[in-house]
Amino acid sequence: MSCEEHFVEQLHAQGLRVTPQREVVLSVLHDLDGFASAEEIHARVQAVDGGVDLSTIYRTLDLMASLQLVSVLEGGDGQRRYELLGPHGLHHHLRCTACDAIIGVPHAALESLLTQLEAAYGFAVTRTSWTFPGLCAACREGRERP
Amino acid sequence: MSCEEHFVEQLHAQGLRVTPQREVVLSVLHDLDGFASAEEIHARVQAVDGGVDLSTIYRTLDLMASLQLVSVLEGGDGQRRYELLGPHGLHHHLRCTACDAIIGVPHAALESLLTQLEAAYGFAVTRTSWTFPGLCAACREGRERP
DNA sequence: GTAGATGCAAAATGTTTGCAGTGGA
DNA sequence: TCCACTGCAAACATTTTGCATCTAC
Repeated sequence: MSCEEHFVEQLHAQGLRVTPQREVVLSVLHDLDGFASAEEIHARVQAVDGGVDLSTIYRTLDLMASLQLVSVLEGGDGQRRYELLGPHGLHHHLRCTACDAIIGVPHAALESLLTQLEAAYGFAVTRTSWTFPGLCAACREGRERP
Repeated sequence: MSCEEHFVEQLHAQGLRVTPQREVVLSVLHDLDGFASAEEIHARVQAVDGGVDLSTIYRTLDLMASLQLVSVLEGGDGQRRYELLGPHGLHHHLRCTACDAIIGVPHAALESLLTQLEAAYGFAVTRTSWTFPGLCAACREGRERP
């Protein structure tokens, strides 16, 4: 089942409506294939339909988050990022603070940590996206040999 | 060396000044022995010296963060929390989304993940505090047997 | 004395809300 | 038709900034 079909089905199941705005937001998230701030999503949505308001973006993203369709990540800059949780499933990011490169990390890499936390503390970590800041290989090289 | 001495030394080393406001913020953080929002810290500082402005709190906390004296954690509610990084060293938190309990996790528990990320991607994750949302043991019990 | 720090007020930022009008089911 | 949804504008909360004044050194 495609993302769109899944979305439509979930909306109908809750007596909610399929609006053009929601479809555009979904397609923008799909094309992004990564995370973006509400503002960035808004800009892309406006390229398709200039009349869509930022508040509609926020409301739609909240809705999608509650439907588990997107994951929300807290950026270190006090800005939230949203990401479609569709085809690739849950994954994480390494963000280089020097060159802003983003490296994708499959969820499996964190699985052992989560298992360990569960064993030690009985704590079940929520399955959300994480973004770890740091230095990528290239920038580390540059710093160590300036 | 005590927290205060360390702070004073770091300030002097950079040609910065030891002001009463900075000393009060440090002592408040010390007494808190945990994390708090800028607003909460401000309230406690004002109990000692009513004239201290919120902006001074922010500036002081920023300064302390840049000196690696406090760690900043991004609350899921769009509010930052600050915590003295003194006696316990770097550590992390598990936050129960049901009962708001906080469980401290020593940095060592994450060390193997970071080593793994470094080996696989050449990526050096910044040494900052992480907060993992999820469900604590008690709340999981409650959910599984309602 | 001087540069750094403060208090105050105002701005900037990111997000949420109230409401009247619109349109999907 | 009905009620969910939208755009608009205004409110909100948190954090940042400009500037005159003050003070630690």
